[in-house]
Amino acid sequence: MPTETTTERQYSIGDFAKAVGLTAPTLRYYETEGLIEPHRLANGRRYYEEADINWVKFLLHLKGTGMSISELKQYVVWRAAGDDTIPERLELLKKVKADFLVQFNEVQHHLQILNDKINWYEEKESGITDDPESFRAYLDRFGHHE
Amino acid sequence: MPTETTTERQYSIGDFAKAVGLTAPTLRYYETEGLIEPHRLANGRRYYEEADINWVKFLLHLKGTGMSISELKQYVVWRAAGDDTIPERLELLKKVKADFLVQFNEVQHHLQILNDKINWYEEKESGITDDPESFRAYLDRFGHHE
DNA sequence: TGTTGACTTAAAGTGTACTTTAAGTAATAT
DNA sequence: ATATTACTTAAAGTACACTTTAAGTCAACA
Repeated sequence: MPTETTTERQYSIGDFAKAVGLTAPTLRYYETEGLIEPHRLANGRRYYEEADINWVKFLLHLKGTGMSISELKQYVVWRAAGDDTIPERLELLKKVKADFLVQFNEVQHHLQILNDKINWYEEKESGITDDPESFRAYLDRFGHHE
Repeated sequence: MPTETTTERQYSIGDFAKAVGLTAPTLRYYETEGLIEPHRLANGRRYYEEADINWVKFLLHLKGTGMSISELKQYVVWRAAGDDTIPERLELLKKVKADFLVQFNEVQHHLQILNDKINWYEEKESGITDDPESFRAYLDRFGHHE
């Protein structure tokens, strides 16, 4: 039996960019920052494989939780260093999560205020809040949001 | 009976900065952007009043929902133009809210992936995930996160 | 009365994350 | 064969939201 070598699909930087929802320049930028390391064809052009898609998407998820490029880079460096750095990586991700949760709570509070204001404008538009009583009620509520 | 003129407290820019959790330079910057318009003492120094605290805090809530400085400025301009611009203001705030909710959902998904990864590291650290079965399970879960 | 600290302005600088440009090579379509 | 399109690099430019600097004024305290 010959070894079954499933030739993996090779993506040009343009096709890969579409696949992960970034631009080619952004991918090159991420590469200079050490986040990705694509392969090269004989003519010097980059190519990416399927596995790289998952990797970039995972990076974008981490980025979406608030990790900066430099934090991502640190994570990548630790990852490349092997399993010995799992504690460091775990600590970093936990810190990111903690920061995220703080932001998440704050942002929910901001939304609450935004909703209050939208409701207030809608009441005002429909003529309800021309009476000073409900305006006072609004102010009271606002006050409690600190 | 003489008119009871409760003299409002006047905040210097430094004290006001502390009160709203910003720096004096940031307050001056916001002023150049048209978000705030403090009063001036005879000697040219700015002073702020209690009502300005609520105003700035409200602006910061809006900012926290994703509004840019220029959107805040637009809001302020409309506000200064009077009640005729309530529809515009309402539309802006609704757009901000809609954008916020999209981001909010995305960010929750990012958190889910982050949590998965943290759990995976913790399992791996405690030696559970050395067996290929649960690693496959992890990969499956990961796959479903797209 | 001097010196410390807070204020004033305008302008330049910073950090983050890209984005764009320039100049050139290579592959594809007509 | 030629024109278009995608790629290559290094470097400069952009957007946003401040932050810092410089040079000077003003008020309060020892």
